[in-house]
Amino acid sequence: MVRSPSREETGLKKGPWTPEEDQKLIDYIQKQGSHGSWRHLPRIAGLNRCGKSCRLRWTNYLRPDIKRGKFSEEEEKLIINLHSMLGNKWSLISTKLPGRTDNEIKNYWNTHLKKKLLLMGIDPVTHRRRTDLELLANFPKLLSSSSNSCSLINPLMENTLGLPTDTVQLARIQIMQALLQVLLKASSFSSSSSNPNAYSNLVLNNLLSSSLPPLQTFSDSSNSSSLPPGTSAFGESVQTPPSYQDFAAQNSENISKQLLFYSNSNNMLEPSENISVDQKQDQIDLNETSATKSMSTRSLDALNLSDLDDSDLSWKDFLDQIYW
DNA sequence: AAATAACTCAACCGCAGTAAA
DNA sequence: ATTTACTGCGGTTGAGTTATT
Repeated sequence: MVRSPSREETGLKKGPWTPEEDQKLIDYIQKQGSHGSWRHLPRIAGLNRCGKSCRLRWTNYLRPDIKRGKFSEEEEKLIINLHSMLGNKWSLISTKLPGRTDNEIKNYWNTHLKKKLLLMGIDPVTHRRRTDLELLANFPKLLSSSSNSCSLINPLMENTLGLPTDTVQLARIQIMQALLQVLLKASSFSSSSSNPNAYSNLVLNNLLSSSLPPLQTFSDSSNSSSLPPGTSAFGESVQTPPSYQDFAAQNSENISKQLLFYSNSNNMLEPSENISVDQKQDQIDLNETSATKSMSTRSLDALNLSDLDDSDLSWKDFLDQIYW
């Protein structure tokens, strides 16, 4: 974490401070009782540095009242609160955190707290919950940055089962909820359907169904329980629907693409110029394949949540969790 | 075990405001 | 009133460290 030593044209040293230089600076200030003029300090103290460099070294590192070590949870909360009121006024914020420098707080904000807020679905600039388009734009990134491909969705179920939910899991739930809220809200404005709910269901189901296994075709659902698992009423081999976890694990990438596609199709997201050519092609591909295919092979009624067949129970459960 | 990517944070840069000449 | 010197602040950099592939 040190820069290679270099010299300005003036001959003054730059870069990392040596223990000897530190000691000279400490000795001088302790002897004088204060730093006095930073401009003249280096010459008198015998340092080949500019005054600015000395001031920075003292205020950010050598000052005896500087607190070292990890930020506590209380400090984190205080920084977030103060930042929501003051913005990037690091020196002001640092006055409320004894022993912490503005530089240290700024670094901690940029490397830790910003990410933390983003994960919680909170915009680090406005400190408001992000239900905006940025969420959608960043969704693929969020998915891929998850520790495993289904971890974004898993907490949904864990939470309803009353299992412990840590901050990150909670954040992911909020992100997912916010995403769907945006999608459904926007879809209700669509003129393509006279029934906003039906259209919302269509969007949501279409989103998921592009990767769904084929619908089971039990002719008589009351008898289905007597059939051996994996067998239809006609004796055909039927694929058992995978759990939502398996689905999410296998299709997280496709889900994110679908979200992107629907956000674009609803004019919620302007066609982005900073997405890659591959991503653009993905959107086109999705438009031409899974989405249209699903639309054509399922009637609108069949796509309504309430009308899902019992054989789709695992999907219904999954959708219930996110479609509150 | 090696290569690569991501992260961390001390230090630097440049601008703005203020005081002194 | 203008110029110069100085200080403080926020943004950015980049070498070292750690994690991941």
